[in-house]
Amino acid sequence: MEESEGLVGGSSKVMGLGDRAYEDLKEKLVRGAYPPGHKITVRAVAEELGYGTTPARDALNRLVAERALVFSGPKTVVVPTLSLAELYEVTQMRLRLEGLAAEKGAIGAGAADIAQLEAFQGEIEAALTEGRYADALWSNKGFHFHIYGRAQMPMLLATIETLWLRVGAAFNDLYPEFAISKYGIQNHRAALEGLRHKDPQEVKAAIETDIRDGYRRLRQALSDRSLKK
Amino acid sequence: MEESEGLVGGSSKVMGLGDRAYEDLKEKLVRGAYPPGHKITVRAVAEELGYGTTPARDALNRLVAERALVFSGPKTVVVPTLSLAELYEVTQMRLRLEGLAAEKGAIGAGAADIAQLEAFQGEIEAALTEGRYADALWSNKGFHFHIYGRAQMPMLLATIETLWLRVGAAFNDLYPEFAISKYGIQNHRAALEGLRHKDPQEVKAAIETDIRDGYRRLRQALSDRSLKK
DNA sequence: CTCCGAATTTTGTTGCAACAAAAATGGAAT
DNA sequence: ATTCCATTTTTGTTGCAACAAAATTCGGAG
Repeated sequence: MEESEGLVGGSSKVMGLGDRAYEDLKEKLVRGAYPPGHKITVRAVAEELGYGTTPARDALNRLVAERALVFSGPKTVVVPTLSLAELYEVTQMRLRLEGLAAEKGAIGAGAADIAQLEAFQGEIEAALTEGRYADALWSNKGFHFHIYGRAQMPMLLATIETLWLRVGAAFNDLYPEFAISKYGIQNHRAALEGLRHKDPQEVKAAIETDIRDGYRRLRQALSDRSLKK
Repeated sequence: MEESEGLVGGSSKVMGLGDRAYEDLKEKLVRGAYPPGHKITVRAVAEELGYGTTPARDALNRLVAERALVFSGPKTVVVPTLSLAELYEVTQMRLRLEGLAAEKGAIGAGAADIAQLEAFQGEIEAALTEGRYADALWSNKGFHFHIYGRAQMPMLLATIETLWLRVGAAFNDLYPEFAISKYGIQNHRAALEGLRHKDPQEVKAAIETDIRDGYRRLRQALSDRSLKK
């Protein structure tokens, strides 16, 4: 009667169409397929992804619950635009939650983890110098979540992911140039140092600085955009 | 997550049946209508609440997404039982998130807020001495969320609420005796002191201590229960 | 009494059509 | 041009039935 999840490893859960539609839509949002303000409808999603209306509706409901999509009217959901206040709020939450995940994830990290993270870091720097911002973003996510994932805290991880999704969906049209920079590279290097010294606090501090740097950049971008419009 | 009533800017949203079913079920869970492990089915919820299967399904999906309900098999959702590890994880998240909310909420709190909080505190102590644990729990929630609500951070508030829901649903059968005690009373008093001194850090510290005390109590209860079974 | 497997019942999912409500449209008046 | 209002179109929601798959039951063997 009692059965729990597998301990670790590939989550080979039988996903219904609704879950697949959710993943598909989420991917599109993160990749910036729709600009902020774009209207998302059940039937459009259904046809676009080739599913029926029910899975599409499930996916929309879930994304709305996570605030990756928002209502702009009683029957209209759109890709959200983050206000300055909302960006601040998400950042404060990220600082606490990702600080926690970084600290716990740093504990017991070994050579294999460091090697993996250095690989991500290499990809980031390469992608950055070649102007492949989308790839840099992807590897950046890989870097952060490799650390967070080590913490073995699934609820924490899921919550952090929704925060990334919120920021990603709202800023994708101007994220690349602002999300990562030389500061980001330096912060990641500091995190790696902390890992090598087996100093979770150092890792935590580096990640928090990384988040703060990104926040400044995003805030700047948001101000510029609101002036232009 | 539009709740009963917001302090400010509460644009009354037209709730569909799905939202109402969600609220109803959530209420039942928090109030401990179902013991941990109890199986929840779409059709049972539909009939019990008097809605069709679609709203019931929506409510279940949402609760599962929030982890207030969990899968125990591919097609079976049950009221969750928190493991020791999960309780620890939730507590760590609560410390960071509620610490943040307490700190921000304490800023600019005035006499009206303190009066309201003292009212809650009075209800808690009265309910506690009279053995009305459910009422004490309710007022306790009122106390905490009055502070958190002042922070004007809706996403943060919604996230904290899901954490309370998780703990509440899993521990309702033994929560009362353990959730609140003389320590809780003292912690709340310390928070009030901090509010009077206009010292957000003091409020934050008091709330964090309150969470830690509750954690110890819950952990103890969990150990006792696993021994008995 | 326990364990295992087949038969039976229960259950989630999905597509769909009808409906009410909201959004888009178009045009008239200022 | 702009605003306002009525018309038309679009859209989310809901209930329902069919279906596949899982959970439960039950019986028999060891």
